[in-house]
Amino acid sequence: MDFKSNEKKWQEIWDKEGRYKAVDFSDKPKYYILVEFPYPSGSGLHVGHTPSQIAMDIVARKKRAEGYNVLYPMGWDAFGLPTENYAIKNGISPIKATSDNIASFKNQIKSLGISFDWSREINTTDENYYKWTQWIFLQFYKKGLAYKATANINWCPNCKTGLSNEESEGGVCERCGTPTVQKPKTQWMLKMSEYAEKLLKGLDDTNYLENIKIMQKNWIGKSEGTLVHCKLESGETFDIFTTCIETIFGITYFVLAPEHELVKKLKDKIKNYDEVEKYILKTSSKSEFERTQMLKEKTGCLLEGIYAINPVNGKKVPVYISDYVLAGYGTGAVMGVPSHDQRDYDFAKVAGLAIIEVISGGDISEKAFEKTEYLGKGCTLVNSDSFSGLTVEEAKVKLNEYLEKKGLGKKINTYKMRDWVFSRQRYWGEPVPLVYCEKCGWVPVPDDELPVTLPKVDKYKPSDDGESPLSLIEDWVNTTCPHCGGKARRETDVMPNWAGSSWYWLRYIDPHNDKEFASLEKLKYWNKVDLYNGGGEHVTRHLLYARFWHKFLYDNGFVLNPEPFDRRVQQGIILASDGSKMSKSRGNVVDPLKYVREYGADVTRLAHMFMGDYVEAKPWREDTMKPCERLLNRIVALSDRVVKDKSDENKTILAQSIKKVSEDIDGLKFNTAISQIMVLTTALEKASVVSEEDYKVLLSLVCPFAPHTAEELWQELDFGGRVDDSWPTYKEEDLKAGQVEIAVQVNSKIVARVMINPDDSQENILNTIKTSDTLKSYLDGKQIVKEIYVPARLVNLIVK
RNA sequence: GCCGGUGUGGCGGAAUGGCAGACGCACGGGACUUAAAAUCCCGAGUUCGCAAGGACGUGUGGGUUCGACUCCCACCACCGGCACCA
Repeated sequence: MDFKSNEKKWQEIWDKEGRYKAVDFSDKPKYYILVEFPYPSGSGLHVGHTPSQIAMDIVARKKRAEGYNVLYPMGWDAFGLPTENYAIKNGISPIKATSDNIASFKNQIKSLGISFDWSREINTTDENYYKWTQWIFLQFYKKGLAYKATANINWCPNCKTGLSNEESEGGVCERCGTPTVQKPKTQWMLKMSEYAEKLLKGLDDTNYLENIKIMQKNWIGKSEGTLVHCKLESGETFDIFTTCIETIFGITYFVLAPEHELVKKLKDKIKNYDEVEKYILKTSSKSEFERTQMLKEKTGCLLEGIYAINPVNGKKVPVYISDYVLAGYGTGAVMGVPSHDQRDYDFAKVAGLAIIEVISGGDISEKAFEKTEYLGKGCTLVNSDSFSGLTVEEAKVKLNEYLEKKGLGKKINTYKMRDWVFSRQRYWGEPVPLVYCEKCGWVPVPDDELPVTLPKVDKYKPSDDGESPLSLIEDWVNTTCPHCGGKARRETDVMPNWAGSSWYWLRYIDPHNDKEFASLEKLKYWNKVDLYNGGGEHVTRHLLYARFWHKFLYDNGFVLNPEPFDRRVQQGIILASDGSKMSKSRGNVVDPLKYVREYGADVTRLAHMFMGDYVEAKPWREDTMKPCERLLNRIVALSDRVVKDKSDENKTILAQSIKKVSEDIDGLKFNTAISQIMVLTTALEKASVVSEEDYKVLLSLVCPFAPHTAEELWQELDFGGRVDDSWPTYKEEDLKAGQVEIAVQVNSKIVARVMINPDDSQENILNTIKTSDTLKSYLDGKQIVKEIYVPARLVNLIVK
């Protein structure tokens, strides 16, 4: 049989039957498998996309055989820059470009025989989809979690245009090479920081891989510390945040972020304001890239005539501004303790400031004695008034108590995670559904007028003032205020790429609902995603955004559980065969269809999975095609030998194979599952009898990997029912073989191998071995001081 | 710098503290064939040896153990993420 020629046939049968449609409210237990939906780019589906879809397909097919009602859907995350740029360049509409790309992606996926439920296909650029993206945004707005604020955008002074982070990588404009600058712009923000603690805590209720949890934790970046109220000599107050309150007596200066509000307030009191203003200007023109390049050299500017008071000892110290203090983190102001913080140390050296040791046990003549070195070592405070002599740990507690009692400060937590800049000055994204009215201010578009659709234009170009291209489309921008009916203008920013993917798994649950994004009944039935597979590059962005939206929806009663995904796994990235990243621009993209045409879908699927450990990154290689083709050929050839007789000749290897393949699929160890299928095939080839029952097990096990071939053979042999009707089971007692070979060691060195019956008693086995001829020379005249028996594995005799 | 991960034959990769190298690729030998392809059988970690057999072997150096790829300590290399986070 040539299995390749039957693949199309089975794909059509599955389609026609709707075999893989997930059934809402079925009595079967449900299992929801999600694989990240692709961005339908012009370069087509490539082998970077396929491993995860194939792997999850294998899990889905196995789960269905086990009796689960499996939801395994697919869709398209189609808004985004590449399509927009492609459309501008070629003068076509992004809508057309998107639908062309989707058609080709879909064709590629279908030819691999992936069992997606296509009746639930979604597309983030579909009006019926982004209607709900906009609706959810408005819920954020109505709860006060969407707000306008000034944030920086990357700006090319030459092209006079705003750039995405991708377009300004390395700090230069992608188009003209001019260094980009940061330009402040009013933008929509989502108050993600309000969910920092919930996002952190919620991780405990998930089964993500441990490294994924750690990455998210690091990104959220919780710090426990102390907020301290400080005063200037002239009476103004400001707060600082520190995680090292024990070093507060070591303050020799304070530093404010250049953007700190106090700086402007003090304008009249700062003697060198000209100089200060210059420094601020210099900082603000620096790009993010430049600022991170400045790791070593510390710069700053003294605020002449300004002094601050150390709240714990009343000491008068100078105040600086410096760009190593970030406005957006903590309070935008820090205490300078050069003795115990390396950055402060560097700054103090440059500025010629005093360095006072307050934690004993280190050497501060060359560098700071930092918390990573002194924590947990029993170091004590010095030069700290009544707190001197306490250990660091004691001092932390006592100082916090002291500050709290005196009203000088309190314990707080801060987070590195910032609010989400939710505006893009682009065309190809979801319009932000708000209008601005001179009288009423920002007014949400009423629900019954959603979606606010993108104006369909033949051609458009980016504006040259940093505004969205939409701002040039006058008859779209001008509208009436939903509130007062007066003249109003639409928001012209669109949402970022990440918007549509922040809730898409909910839409699969109820994709055609035009009353709600999904009904509560269906949400209740499907509950959460049981298994979510995606790329490592999405762990800190998409995965966090998605959890944020979900938690917000949960808090407002729109979904029924606080976490969207139970188990999160990731596939290793597939690189080009030379180890470089696969991309259209490098011209090293590998099309899976090439292999489907040459070897068929089943071989291609097997080869993908046999390439190595699923979770490890690896270069694409095609030398796994042939052995997988050989495996299927052998299984086909074996069908000629199948007889109706019963036989338990193969029961051990069958039981072992069922166990191994089942466990390996659950554990995503697809390569070793295929190895086991190879081992089983070899065993059946060598067996004197291959019974129908034996062969059925083989087909069932191979079915998730090579479904077309398994179906075809099952039908050809007229086994009745379907190959994927059930998943084979085994008896525990069949796992053990009657006789096994074990190793015999003397003083931990292997001296012999013997066959034993593993059910025999330890005493018997040891006696037989000790008295055997082969061991004689090793044991004669020696005394056995210790005997070790590892059941069914080895015997180790320690002699003297 | 910080946080993760990974280091095993010529190659991809297997191994609940218990026979390292399963299963494959490539390779060598053989069978079938006029020949090739396909298929099948056999061999193979490295090294010394004609052989029997020996020595050495999971990044490096130590340690725990009857026994370590696996556990502990120190280090090296590569990959990924974060990066002036107070």
